Amino acid sequence: MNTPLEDKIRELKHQGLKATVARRAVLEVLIEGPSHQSADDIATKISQRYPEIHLSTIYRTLDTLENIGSIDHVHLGHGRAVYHLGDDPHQHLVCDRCGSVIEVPNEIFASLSKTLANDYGFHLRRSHFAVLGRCQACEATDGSTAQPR
Amino acid sequence: MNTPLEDKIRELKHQGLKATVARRAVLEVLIEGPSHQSADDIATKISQRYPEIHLSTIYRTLDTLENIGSIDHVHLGHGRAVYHLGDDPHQHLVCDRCGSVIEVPNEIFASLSKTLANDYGFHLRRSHFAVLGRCQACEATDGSTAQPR
DNA sequence: TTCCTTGCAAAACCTTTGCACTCCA
DNA sequence: TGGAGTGCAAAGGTTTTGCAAGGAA
Repeated sequence: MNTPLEDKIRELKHQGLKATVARRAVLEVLIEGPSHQSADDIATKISQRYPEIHLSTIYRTLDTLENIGSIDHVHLGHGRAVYHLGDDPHQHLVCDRCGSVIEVPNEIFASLSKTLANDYGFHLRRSHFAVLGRCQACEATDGSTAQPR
Repeated sequence: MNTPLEDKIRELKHQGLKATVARRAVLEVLIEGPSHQSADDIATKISQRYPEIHLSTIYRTLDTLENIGSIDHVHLGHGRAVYHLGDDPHQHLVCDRCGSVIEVPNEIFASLSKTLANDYGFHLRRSHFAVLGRCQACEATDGSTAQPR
């Protein structure tokens, strides 16, 4: 019986990395959710429990965890990166008006993926791919009042 | 007989905007290509011909042109925005290893677009959508030597 | 003890903004 | 001429980096 955190720590050690407080903290926050959090979101939560952990450490930790495949990041449309656990491959639909994110299973992209590989030799990278558009609500109220941001 | 630049200038005026040196310069650079250039790329080229045009003006100009639909921008994976003319709707395949960009026609996404609309009420926004993955060359040499950036 | 990690501070990077001056229509 | 557009300088937000101190194995 393993908790998700224990599993992640094991992955860490298995890669020859040390299980430090900062790394545990980052993993904790990501496991607790929400599923997509920016470095700053994560830092804010961590600082409540471990005020000594610095933002730059969080960036370095996220980088480290990403390198071993434990987590992944996506750019949801306007630069700021958000991170999520690497376990559940999915894609992101991002509303360019309200910023909401819909997760959709990879399978929806299977046929597109095949087409791109065949026609362009291009290989979709799983879980790292943001699709911009309009969510239902914003599409309904249309784009005349608010700013797409 | 109209040059592309004249057409764009006409669009500008038709929107009640003034055809200034800066706006002409930005349009010139975008028309000359390459098709995807960052604000900084554009500024570098412009500064050779019009050294007095400031980077901030270029940002403002790009914003203006985008608001009237003359141009479009995409975030190609790591924050930096690139701009292109709005005439030819296409999508972008970006290699997350070497950064190369492949343009593919919108039609390739037609069935995906339909699925997303039906199943999630999500409406793909044309021309504003970057797909990350690996280009043929990078996929072939695999990811052990270079950094995905 | 070793050297991987971290805290801190500073810089780097890209983009935006306020303000007064300029210039297009 | 009048108001849109611009140059300049400064700030803003996010992310990276150098270095010396700290801590896990």
